[in-house]
Amino acid sequence: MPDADIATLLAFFKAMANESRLRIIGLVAERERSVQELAELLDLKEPTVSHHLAALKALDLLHVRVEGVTHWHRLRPEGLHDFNRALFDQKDLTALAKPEQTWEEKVIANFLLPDGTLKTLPASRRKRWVLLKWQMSGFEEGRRYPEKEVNAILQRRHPDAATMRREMIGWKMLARENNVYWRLPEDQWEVA
Amino acid sequence: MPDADIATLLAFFKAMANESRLRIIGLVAERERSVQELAELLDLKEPTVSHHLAALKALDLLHVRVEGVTHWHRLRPEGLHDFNRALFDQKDLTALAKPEQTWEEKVIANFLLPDGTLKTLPASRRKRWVLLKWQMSGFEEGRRYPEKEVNAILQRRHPDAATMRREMIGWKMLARENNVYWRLPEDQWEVA
DNA sequence: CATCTATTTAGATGAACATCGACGGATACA
DNA sequence: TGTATCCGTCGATGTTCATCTAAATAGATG
Repeated sequence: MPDADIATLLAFFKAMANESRLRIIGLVAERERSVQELAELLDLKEPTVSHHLAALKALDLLHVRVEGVTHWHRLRPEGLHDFNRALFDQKDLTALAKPEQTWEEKVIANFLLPDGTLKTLPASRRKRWVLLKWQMSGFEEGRRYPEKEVNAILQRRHPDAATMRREMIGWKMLARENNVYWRLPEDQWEVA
Repeated sequence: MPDADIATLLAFFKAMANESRLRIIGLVAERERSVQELAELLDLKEPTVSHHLAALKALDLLHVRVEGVTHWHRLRPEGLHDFNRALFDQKDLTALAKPEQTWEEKVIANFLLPDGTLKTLPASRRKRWVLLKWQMSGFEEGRRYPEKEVNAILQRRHPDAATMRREMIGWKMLARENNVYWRLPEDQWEVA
C-alpha cells in the first residue's frame, strides 16, 4: 500500500468496525482456525463466519490453507502493519482532506479501461451524461467541426460515435447545422 | 488508553468507518474548522456535521475552541496515536481473542441477580444446560450426597431444586442410587 | 455412484446508523 | 429588545450491513 487514499482506509476501518471480525482477528492471530471452529468460539453460524472471513480476505489480511474440505485461516500480520503506516504519519493524515474523488470522477474511473477507452456506454442516463460532459473536453469553443472530425474525436473513447453525438446535441453541449458541429457554452448545457 | 480492550477498539473503528468522519479528520488535521465550514466542504448539512463531530469528541479526538457562537474544531493527534499503539503491538492483538466473555459466561451473567441467585430457569434447553453445568461446581467428585443436601446446594441458586436435580441426572452430570447422589466425571456429561 | 462433511452462495429480515428538516438555545449586534 | 448567526437536539426516513435459513458446491469416503 504505497499511499493512503481515503477509499482504502475506509474499507479497512469498515472491516475492523465489527465485533465479530475483531474477535476473528484475535483468534486467527493465535493460530490457524477453521470456519466451524470460529463459528463455535464466536457462537455464530458458519455462513456468518464465512461472510466475515471473505471481508477480511478482500483486504488481504488472511492466509488460507486448504486441507481437504477444511479451510485453515491465519492472520497475515503484515497486512495490518501496512494499514498502520498508511494511517499514522501526519502527512498522510491531512491528505484525507484532499482526495475527494467526486461522484462524477468515480463514474469516469469506473468506466475507463487502462488504455483510456470506455468499457461500455453506461445504461444509466445520468452516468452517460457524465461521460458525455467529460468528452466535451475534446472540443474547443468557437471552432467548427465537420461530422467526420466529430466522429474521429468521439471514437477515441468509444466506437459508437453516432449515439454519443446525438446525445450531446440533446443535452445542448453540441449544436449542428448543415452537418457542421460546434461546441456550445458550458452554462447552456442541460443537466441530468 | 492503558490496554486495548475490544470495546474501546471497536468504538474507535466504528468512528473511523465512515467517509464523512474520515474527511473531517483530514480537514481538522490541517487547521481549525467551524461547523458550517465543514458542512460546506463536505457538502453536508450542519446537523449532520454536528452529529459526526459529537462522535469524534466522544473519543476525545478533537479540541474545540469556542469563539462567540462559532465552534472551532481541530484534531488532537495524540488521540490517534493512543489507538495506534493499542492496536498494533502484537501482544494486544492476540488479546482480542481472550476477552471473550464466552457465550456461556454471558448466559450466566444474564440470569444472575446481584445476590448470586438466578432470576428464573431459562426456557431455552441449551441455556438451562449452561446453568446446570455451572452449578455443578457445588459438587465434588468422589463424595456422596443425600437428597436433602443436594436440594440445599441447588436452592442456593434457585428454589426449584427438583427440576434442576432431575435435569442434571438427565445430562449425566449427577447419578443417583437409593436416594443418594454423586457427581459423574466431566467427560461423561452429555452436551446440549 | 451415494453419502457425509466443511464451506460458500443467495435471499430475507431486522437493527444500526447517516442524513435531513424543523426547531430551540445561545451569542452578537443594531 | 429584536434580529441574525451559529450550533446542537429531536424525530423521521432511507440505506447499509450483520445475521440467519435454505440450498448449492466440492472434497472425502465407502
